[in-house]
Amino acid sequence: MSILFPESVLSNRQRVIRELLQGHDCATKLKFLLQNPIGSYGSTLSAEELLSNVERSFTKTIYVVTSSDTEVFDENGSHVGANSCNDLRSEDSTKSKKRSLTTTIKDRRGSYKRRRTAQTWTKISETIDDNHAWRKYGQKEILNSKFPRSYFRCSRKYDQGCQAMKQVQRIEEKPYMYHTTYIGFHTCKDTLEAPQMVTYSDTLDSFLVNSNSDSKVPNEKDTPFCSQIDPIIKQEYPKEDTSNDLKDNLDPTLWSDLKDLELYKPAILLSKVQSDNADTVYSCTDDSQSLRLDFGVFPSHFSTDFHFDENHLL
DNA sequence: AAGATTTGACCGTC
DNA sequence: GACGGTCAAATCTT
Repeated sequence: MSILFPESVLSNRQRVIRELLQGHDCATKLKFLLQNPIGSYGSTLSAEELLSNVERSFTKTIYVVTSSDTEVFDENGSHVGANSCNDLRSEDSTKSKKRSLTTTIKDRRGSYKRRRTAQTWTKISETIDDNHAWRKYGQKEILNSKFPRSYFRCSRKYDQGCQAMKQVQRIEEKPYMYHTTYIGFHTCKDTLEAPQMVTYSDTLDSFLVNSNSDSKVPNEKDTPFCSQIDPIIKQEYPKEDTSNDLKDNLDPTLWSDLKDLELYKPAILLSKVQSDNADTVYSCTDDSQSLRLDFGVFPSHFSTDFHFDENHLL
């Protein structure tokens, strides 16, 4: 049995705002932490944890923005509808009559449907590890590339139907760096308990309150590069009147912008967040929707460049 | 033995 | 037709 995503555009907007507020807050704390490594900002989270929270906020925001009303998830949270590329083989079998006439079942290598509608984004880092279990299913020499490209899919593809995939390729100029392209979100439930997302949920819509099996959105671990959230984060935004606290902690101009934030135009928001002193810029880009999210508060030792690419979406 | 990786073949897109 | 993405048998690892 499948469950339709019930969110309206309005609630999606609230979700976007909430996630961006979270990301902004974590980025601000990270900024203070980096500027004042000893004193800190009253945050008990490490820089890495704050960075992970920022990444998570990006991911969720992107997810909300790019999700259509026809996105469908099963009761386990697995994505099974609309843009999903589930059951590629069955779909492909109906599509390629030509091949079925000329090949046997045993000789079906290469039969697939290229997932042009899947959400993709890229990340550049020194490691390919992202706390997810991947299974390599291919490697290919790429034209004009010194290093081959490796193809991975979620190790839970078959037992949970998770459609997340990634492609990893070393960068010629920096062989110690990896350019990772993520394709699709994790819809599997990882063995690690998904962290709970309770920070702003009581004052805004409660879509992300829990990331358990009842949730209709991918849980925290479903996002490809999210790490665990320190439970302490729950204490940072008490359930009572969270929105006001947020408002108080934000630059009034930013808050005003956020209130007027239009769905699908988050570039307005994050251009204000960007720092002139940034050594590393995180960017989320949607060429088709003029979406570009830049985050420039990270020093160079966070040698990770995150780039979201929605070329194939919408 | 089971799971993961390698690798050549196949197929869709450009 | 070239290139890139995927499949699946063979091989390797645990």
